[in-house]
Amino acid sequence: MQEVSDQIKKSLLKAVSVVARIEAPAIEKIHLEHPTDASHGDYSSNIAMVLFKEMKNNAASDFKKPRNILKTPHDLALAIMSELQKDKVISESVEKIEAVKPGFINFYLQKSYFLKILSEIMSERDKFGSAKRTSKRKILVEYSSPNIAKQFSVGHLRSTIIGQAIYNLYKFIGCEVVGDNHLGDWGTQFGMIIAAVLEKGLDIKDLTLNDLEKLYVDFNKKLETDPDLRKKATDAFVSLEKGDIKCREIWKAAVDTSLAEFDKFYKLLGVKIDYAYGESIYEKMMPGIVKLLIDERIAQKSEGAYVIKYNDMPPAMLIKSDGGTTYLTRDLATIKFRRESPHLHSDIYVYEVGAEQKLHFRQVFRTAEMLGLGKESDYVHIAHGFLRLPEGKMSTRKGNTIKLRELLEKSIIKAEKILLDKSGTEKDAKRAVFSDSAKKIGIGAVKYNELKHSPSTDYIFNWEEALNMNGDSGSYLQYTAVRIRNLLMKAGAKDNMTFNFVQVFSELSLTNEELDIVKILSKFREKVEEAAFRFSPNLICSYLFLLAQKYNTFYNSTSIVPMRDTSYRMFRLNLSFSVMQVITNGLSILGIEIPESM
RNA sequence: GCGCCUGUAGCUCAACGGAUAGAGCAAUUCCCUUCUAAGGAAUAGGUUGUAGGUUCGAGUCCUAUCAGGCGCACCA
Repeated sequence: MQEVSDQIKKSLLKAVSVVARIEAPAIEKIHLEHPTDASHGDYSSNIAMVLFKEMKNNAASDFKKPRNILKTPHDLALAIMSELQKDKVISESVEKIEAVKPGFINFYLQKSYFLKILSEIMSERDKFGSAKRTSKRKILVEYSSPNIAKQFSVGHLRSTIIGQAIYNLYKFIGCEVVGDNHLGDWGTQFGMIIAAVLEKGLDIKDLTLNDLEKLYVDFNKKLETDPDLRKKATDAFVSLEKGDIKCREIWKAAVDTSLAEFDKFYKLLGVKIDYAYGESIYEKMMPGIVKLLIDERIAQKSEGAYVIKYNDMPPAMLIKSDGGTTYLTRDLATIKFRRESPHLHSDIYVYEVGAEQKLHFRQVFRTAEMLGLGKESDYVHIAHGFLRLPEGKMSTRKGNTIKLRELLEKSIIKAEKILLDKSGTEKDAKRAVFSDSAKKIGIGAVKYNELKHSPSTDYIFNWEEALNMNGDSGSYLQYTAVRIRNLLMKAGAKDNMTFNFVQVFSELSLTNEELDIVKILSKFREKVEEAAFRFSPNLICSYLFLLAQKYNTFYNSTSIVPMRDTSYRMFRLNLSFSVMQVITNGLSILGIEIPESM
């Protein structure tokens, strides 16, 4: 795909320079896009309209032809087109060129060009879609990052699922990727837990994650009526920072309990994060980073605290007036640590963290550059939007969160129910395949519903949407793939889907539906690249959904297995296989598995 | 008060400054003796919050304005 669009751009450039006088025109100036409406061709360029405007503003001598011939952008487009038609290289892959109304130049590619994609998919299989030119860049993704002593809520699901998809996406296109779970295991909230445990004389080892969260919630409630409690919490945290044995013990137990619980979710979700350097490990590095900032005169004293000032942002607090560190300090220490550790050091550092921390990260990244820790642009904050309930915002402290456990359970149960209704008997339900499928469907639905939204937008949680298994859903894609697999089996494929697909299909006269599907398949690679570039897994979702929709329409209107015409039959099997393969590859980027049966 | 983000169909969301603003859900109809109906076909639903501006062309860019969200020095 890439080669053809590059070729067209080059030819366009050549044609343009014949028609108009342009100084060192940049190839980036040429925009080629896929028209939204397929009747406008496979590629379209607006170069004539762009150039016309520029030349109108400059001297009339820019035109090599008299002004009275090229009066409108459309005239210019026509002139460029007639140059292009002399180009022999382009005629190898382009069937038709047209110049239309306001000044678009549209390119229609040859059918045989698209059909090549089918054999590519056959040979590349689960690698299909990965970039041809491998990037040597290394990328670190910080994601999930739950807070210790709080239950995993649907809020954290967002970072976990999107982060994992970004991780998979970059790995798929050939980058070296490392994931880091930046656990929230340090800070004043532990002062609250410790204070509460000590006051009530509880044995920390008996406490579940639920209990810990309750302590935290209750403490915050009491805080409203008894402000003195805050002092107790900060004192306890200071003791913890100083290494008080009792405090340390409580803290450690709370961390262990939480991690054990989190790991269950990660396992269920199929999430694997390479490292989990919690905030606490950066504790030792704080004095160093603070000293550096003060020595370099980046931080300055103000009202008893140390702050960093910027000319275009509000100041950030580095050290509180009581001497305590802030999360800015920790994030800077984290960056330094990562850059100094060979296994973490990367070219790009990606933070999958909520949008409410936008300002904070701008400050962190800027400060990092001031410190000589790379450039501001080496750091990317994928700021995901807020997840709200219809009645307002979620808050652990107020206790109105939706528990991840509840969400996943409901989803799996729903999948089980549908499976059972469909064809199953009670006996089937006991089989391992059944529960495995239910799990994959249930988890897949939740993940997909999270990923299909553009990361940056806020969205409102509702149960119906979150558990959706119809229409634009993970289940729809899984279903399409499962259905194709069964079709191929019925047509005689072996378990590993071996078919003799070496035929050349260009002789066949395909329907528009079929050609449409082939064209969509041919865009997978560039879609993956775009999704990676824009840090937007949702682009994969909408692409896969479109593909599946087109295929299902086709599936419903034709039959394949009983066909007599062997070569046409083979084409349709190959097409079906390809759709299945691309759905499989796309879903695996999203972290969604395809069940045995549905 | 200042800054950032959002406002698109009844609901939830799409749409590199491009051509007739698209999907899903919900609603109303159809299609299982045909490879899995978690599917398909069709209908209806819109002055893209409002008012100006920039240009060949604006949901997208600029200005103003309204509404909501999030930040803005001791919570992370």
